[in-house]
Amino acid sequence: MNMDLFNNAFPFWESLTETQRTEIVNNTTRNLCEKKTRLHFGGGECAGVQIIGSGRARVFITSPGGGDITLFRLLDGDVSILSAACMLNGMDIELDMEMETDCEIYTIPKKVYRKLYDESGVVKDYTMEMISEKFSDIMWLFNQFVFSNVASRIAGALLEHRAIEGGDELKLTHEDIAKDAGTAREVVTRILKQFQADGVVKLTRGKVTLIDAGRLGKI
Amino acid sequence: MNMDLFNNAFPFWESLTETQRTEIVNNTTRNLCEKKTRLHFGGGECAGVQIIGSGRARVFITSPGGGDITLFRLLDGDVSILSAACMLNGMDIELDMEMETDCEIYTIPKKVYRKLYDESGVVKDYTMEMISEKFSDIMWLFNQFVFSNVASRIAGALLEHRAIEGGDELKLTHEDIAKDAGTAREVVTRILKQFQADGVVKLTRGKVTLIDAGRLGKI
DNA sequence: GATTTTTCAGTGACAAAATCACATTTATTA
DNA sequence: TAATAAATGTGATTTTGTCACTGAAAAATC
Repeated sequence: MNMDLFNNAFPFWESLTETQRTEIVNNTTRNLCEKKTRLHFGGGECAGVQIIGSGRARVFITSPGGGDITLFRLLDGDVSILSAACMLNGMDIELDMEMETDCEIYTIPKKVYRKLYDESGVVKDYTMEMISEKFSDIMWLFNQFVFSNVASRIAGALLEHRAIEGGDELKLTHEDIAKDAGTAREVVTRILKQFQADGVVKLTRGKVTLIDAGRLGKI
Repeated sequence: MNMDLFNNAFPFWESLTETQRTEIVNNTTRNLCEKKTRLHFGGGECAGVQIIGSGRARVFITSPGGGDITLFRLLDGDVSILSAACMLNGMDIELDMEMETDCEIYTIPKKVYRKLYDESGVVKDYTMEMISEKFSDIMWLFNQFVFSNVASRIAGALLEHRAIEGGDELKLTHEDIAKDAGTAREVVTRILKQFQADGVVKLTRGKVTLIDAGRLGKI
């Protein structure tokens, strides 16, 4: 097992005892998940803390009707603390995760993490900090949803993907964008057409090319 | 200072040392806030942990345009943990609070609570639990906003007020309901008219009387 | 390599909800 | 009582969501 994984993921790693580190290392499982694999968290079930060894995953909520809305993404080295949050009293949320690429996922079982959490103040602080951060992220998203129009949410989604991909050629379908912006696919089609007419993007099947990211940011 | 206040608000109160309790009691301030008093939290400023001695307050987010959307309410004895959450790394949210009645508010300064938080694992656990609970509440609200229509959100808001008030005569303006349901006042007017036509509510100025709460729940 | 199947995009018609611009009614205050 | 403020009502318009399709491009299969 690669020790760097834990050391990079957890700022508290060095401060753990040898026993604690061994306990984690021995109980962590490694899984290779193909693209499109789905995991569900909530309703009592929760795997534990997950570390993305490599790949990219999308965390979202699902509507009764089947549609879903992206909350955030997890990239290489990210820790999915919410996957273990059901160990906490009071936390009761339903989330889904879907791999956007083939992923290497390390899972620390709920019980193992819980023990560590109870033993170590540093781990408690870290957990609190991560959850607070996610809380802030979700509040920001909430603001976007209730106070922004669809066009600016779509623009935001495109710019976020630019930051992730590190380029202006985004391999995204209208469906993908719709989930990130929390709207319907047809609406994305219409607004992207408008963006194209305005000269800020260029559209081809399964791809959006950003022409004028600056102008996109002002929408 | 009334000790019952702390003992009722904080499950950990009995387990604190005499010194800790004295520190809190001596530093807690009591404020009488008139109805409509507003407090802002976020952007570095945050008063500290607040306990509602008596009265009712509404916590909400504010749009750039000035509109606002209710997140939750605080009632007698409730603790507003988010008012102090800015002491945590990673937590960075903007909230407002408005008194819906004259209120008696006790405030434990941020620094005092932070000290307690650092000293005591029990306080840390309590804080984590309260924040997790709020996180869950907000996620639930998020779901309502993105997956439910306006009619059902308005119905939900009415039923929530029934639970708070403990009766079927709700002293609410359409404006009030609009803030709770996250929509515009005119929309509330129209939908309430529909509810009235359907015989589930009766409308008078500044008041909504529930006729058939059961049917309202099914909307 | 041609054909079937699947995925993705485009579009018109309509419904729901938001926004704008007022008019009207009811309560409060001067 | 008149003046003011607060609450409600309503039409017109725009934006967004939903439904029901069609056609085009890519993938999979024969």
